[in-house]
Amino acid sequence: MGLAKTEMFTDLQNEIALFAKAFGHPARVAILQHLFKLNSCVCGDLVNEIGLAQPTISQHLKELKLLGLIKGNVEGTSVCYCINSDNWTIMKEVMSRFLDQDLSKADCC
Amino acid sequence: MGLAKTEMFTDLQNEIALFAKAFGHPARVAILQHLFKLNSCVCGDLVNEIGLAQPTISQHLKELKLLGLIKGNVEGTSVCYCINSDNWTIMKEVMSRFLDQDLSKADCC
DNA sequence: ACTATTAATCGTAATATTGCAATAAAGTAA
DNA sequence: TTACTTTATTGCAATATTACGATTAATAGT
Repeated sequence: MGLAKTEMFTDLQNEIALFAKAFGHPARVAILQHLFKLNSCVCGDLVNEIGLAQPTISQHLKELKLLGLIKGNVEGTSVCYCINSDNWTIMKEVMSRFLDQDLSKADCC
Repeated sequence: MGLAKTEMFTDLQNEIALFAKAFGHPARVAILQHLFKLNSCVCGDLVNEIGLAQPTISQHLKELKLLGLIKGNVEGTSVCYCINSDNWTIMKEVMSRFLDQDLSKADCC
């Protein structure tokens, strides 16, 4: 079916899954790493840096923007993208709480 | 095409994406949370806890096991699953390095 | 107005993921 | 052995994701 039954999970579980899905493709990881490295970046630079076609990059940027992890600003004919630090921090806290669970009683089988 | 062109990305980018994909579905998030809460769990308990069919849970468990995030041990007719703390720690470090990048120069557009 | 540049959108093809019924496998107990 | 319990596997249908060519905006420069 390919359809995640979101209604049977908690809001937190769905939120974690949504954030994680954003990082679930190497192109989006590469885009975010590039934005961190350069602090800001126009879409065209990403097309050159990463080897994907312009519509593909544009689509990945749209998803990241929709999630709020990046911002985009029109500058003439090009569009400047950068990390949205407020939302990135929120996301980081949600993910960290999930990743930093107590491991002291793991490995029990 | 639905095919991630892994060869055009770095090993780290692909690794981050693979780990993130594991958390990219609320059912797998729920399974992992449950394993952390109870320290160990038989598959049947997860089927009851989460509202998905047994083959579906079994499939999600298989993916998590393949990635190394959980272990499974046969105990009679049932199978006990638990977190693999070594691999979880490795994954956590990879993800943390990605999430904890410098935000001081973000929001520039 | 015309042209060039850049990014977004549309349409579509290919592949991946999710979910489950049916079945198989593996163990336990009588 | 037979019946029972539990989990894995298979096969398949439905949906999601990824990628890109073609096209469409939107802006800038002439």
